[in-house]
Amino acid sequence: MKIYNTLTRKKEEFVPIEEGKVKMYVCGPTVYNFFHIGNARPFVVFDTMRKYLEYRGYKVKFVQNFTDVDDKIINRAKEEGITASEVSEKYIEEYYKDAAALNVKKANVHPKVTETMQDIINFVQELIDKGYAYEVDGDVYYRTRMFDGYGKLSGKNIDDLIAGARIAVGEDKEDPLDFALWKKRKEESEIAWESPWGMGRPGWHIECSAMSKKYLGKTIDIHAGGEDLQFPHHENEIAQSEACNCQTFANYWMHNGYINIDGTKMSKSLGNFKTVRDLLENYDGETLRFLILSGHYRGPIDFSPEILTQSENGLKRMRNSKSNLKHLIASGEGSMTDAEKETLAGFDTFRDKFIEAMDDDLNTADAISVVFELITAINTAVKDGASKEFAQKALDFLHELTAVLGLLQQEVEEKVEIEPEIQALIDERQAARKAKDFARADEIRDILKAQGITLKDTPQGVQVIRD
RNA sequence: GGCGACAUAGCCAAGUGGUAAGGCAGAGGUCUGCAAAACCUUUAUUCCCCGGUUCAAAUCCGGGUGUCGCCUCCA
Repeated sequence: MKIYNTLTRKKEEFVPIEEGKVKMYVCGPTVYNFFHIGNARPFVVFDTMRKYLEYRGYKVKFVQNFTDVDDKIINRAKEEGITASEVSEKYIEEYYKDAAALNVKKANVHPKVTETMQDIINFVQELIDKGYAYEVDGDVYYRTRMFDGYGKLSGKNIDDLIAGARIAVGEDKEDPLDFALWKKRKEESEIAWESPWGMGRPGWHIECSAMSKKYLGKTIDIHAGGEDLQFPHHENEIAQSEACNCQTFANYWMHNGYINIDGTKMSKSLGNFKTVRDLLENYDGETLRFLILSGHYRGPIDFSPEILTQSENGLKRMRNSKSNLKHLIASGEGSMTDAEKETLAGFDTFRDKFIEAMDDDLNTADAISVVFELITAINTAVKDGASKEFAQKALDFLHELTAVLGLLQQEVEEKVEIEPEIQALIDERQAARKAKDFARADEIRDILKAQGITLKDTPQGVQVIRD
């Protein structure tokens, strides 16, 4: 497949380091709050990348960290009068809940900074030993100018950066461009770890370098995250890792675009965000996932109630098709006719088109359109009924493609455990319809509708769907 | 100031040289007791604007305009 590599600003053919295997690292959340829909984008996008690579037969080792040491966590802990680890543990749990709702699979490893402390300290020490870092009164900084390739990821010229660089009060850096690898503790109560430079905690950038190295090794295939991490976070990671390990840090860098709201970037610091947790009260996780995957991952998404509704309705079309197939399987019988066999064989072209789209830098928008084309083909094929076998094969095939996108994973509750009293009403309605007592029939349909049960009269009998 | 991205129908959105996918919404029709779902038809003579290259441009080049982002914690 081809991947747009931020490092070269080109689409490149993906060639893994080791044949058939992919090592992938995605920058995870700082756990001090529920994550918002903008944060969800990389989780969903790169989860899809992982699913697709696995679909194509790669064995993927997928690592996504939790940043559980950070100023914001410390501040939150102070506000709430609890410990920093109570804050981070809480939001790690909440992360898992929301991620699950979005059909985001757990990573193979979700390392925490607090559990990688020794590796981080060793990493910093190695940079000091190699002359790439220096200690000043308990703080450790990276000598940015010493790293030749600095700026290669973000396309920045080191001399242009000077203007924007600042030295905060109390910092004693050799060069304004130098960044912190280790920050000394400022007050006794602050969470801190013992190190060769005294009590303190790691800088943000070093954490990812260390965690990536610990779990995936010195060179990985894909490093990914939001486009705002390009600079300085990923640039600094490269500087640290390549200076320390003397080899390429990551072969492919992938960055997703933002989710905007009212034309501006949604961000925790601007406060204009919608948390996934809040959105889940009115929309299901697959709707949010569908929304995220409907556009190309590198483009912007302008978030609005309208696109939520559009996503909801689009997803509904997919679900209806699945639901109809399940109904045909439940009520139908027999094996495939010759015509059905031919139709099924024709579906292979949809698989080819799907793969072609996904191979082109994860073009999920195109892939979704292929799924819709498949759905139209399926619906047309089963319009006048179908054999049980065909319905099953069509459903399997639909699932094969949607599973890669992480869609249609949540079961539409259908015809399972119908309570006797509800079944009695359904039976009564059928009798009424037969007797042409449509007033009573419609009345019963309305009663059940109010309970979240939708009845559809199909040639294959009554289809029962629960909300 | 430096660097970068984007601009396609009412809305969302794919398409990077060969004559505009797909979805949502809308309109008409078929099916249905009525619905629902589904199916069929229909909705951009045109891709922000102006030039240029070419037999051929939404796609390439030049120049504008507009929107957004990074350069500071942020997915």
